[in-house]
Amino acid sequence: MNPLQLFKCLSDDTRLKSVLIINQLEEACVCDLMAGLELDQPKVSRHLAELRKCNILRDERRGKWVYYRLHEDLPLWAKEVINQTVAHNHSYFAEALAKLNASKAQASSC
Amino acid sequence: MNPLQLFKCLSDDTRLKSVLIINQLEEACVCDLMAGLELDQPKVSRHLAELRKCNILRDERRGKWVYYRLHEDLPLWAKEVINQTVAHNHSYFAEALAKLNASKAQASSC
DNA sequence: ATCATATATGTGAAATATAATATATGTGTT
DNA sequence: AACACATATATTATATTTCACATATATGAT
Repeated sequence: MNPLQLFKCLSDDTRLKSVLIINQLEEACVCDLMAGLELDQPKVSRHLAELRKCNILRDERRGKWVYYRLHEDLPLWAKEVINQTVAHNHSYFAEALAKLNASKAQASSC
Repeated sequence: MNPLQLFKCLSDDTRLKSVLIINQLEEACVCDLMAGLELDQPKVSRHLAELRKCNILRDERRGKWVYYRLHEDLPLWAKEVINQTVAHNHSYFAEALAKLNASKAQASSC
């Protein structure tokens, strides 16, 4: 994992918020992120695919849903970068997180 | 300093190497970076200007030369991100650093 | 087998970033 | 003032990303 590659992946609003939210929640599925970020499915999916290709996220299908979490092989320094960012920039993704949680609270979610 | 802004700034090879080298050396002037990165002056200058606009670097003119260092108002989490990256990715910028030092060792440098 | 739902990907258009070159500014020296 | 050098910026061309839309695949239910 080359640092330039990591920063390129994190230099897009959708991807950065996805990574921060996933780091905070341990895992999230595509429909969670669609609700949180208020984006259509192909857009979320495309960005997640990029993060997957770079080995920042890994995916796991459980039935109909695909869950994403941080890749376990992510170097420690990269995890530290993400953790520092989450810890001190809650306001950046708080709204998306709230929308995601509100959606999950509803019976019709996903 | 919004995290997206930081990562966008660090998502370019020239800018990332410049920041890592400057963080490592405390400060560097434009001609140092030209030598280290083997790029022409306008290119280095333009990228440094971008880092300056985002308040990642600050510049200080001393005579003919302009020296860049990390901006003192850079939030702690951002400094941590940069420090972690420097500490665990030496190989990413080692060659550039070596060229910079080789150039400084010569009488004709800058 | 068919269908509905969740997710992924291909493609061309639009937006954005980067590059190359020329030109401008600022500083010290003569 | 004129000059040389260090640095900055403007302009136009070019490459990269991102987007929107259509379509494809995977899964579970009927």
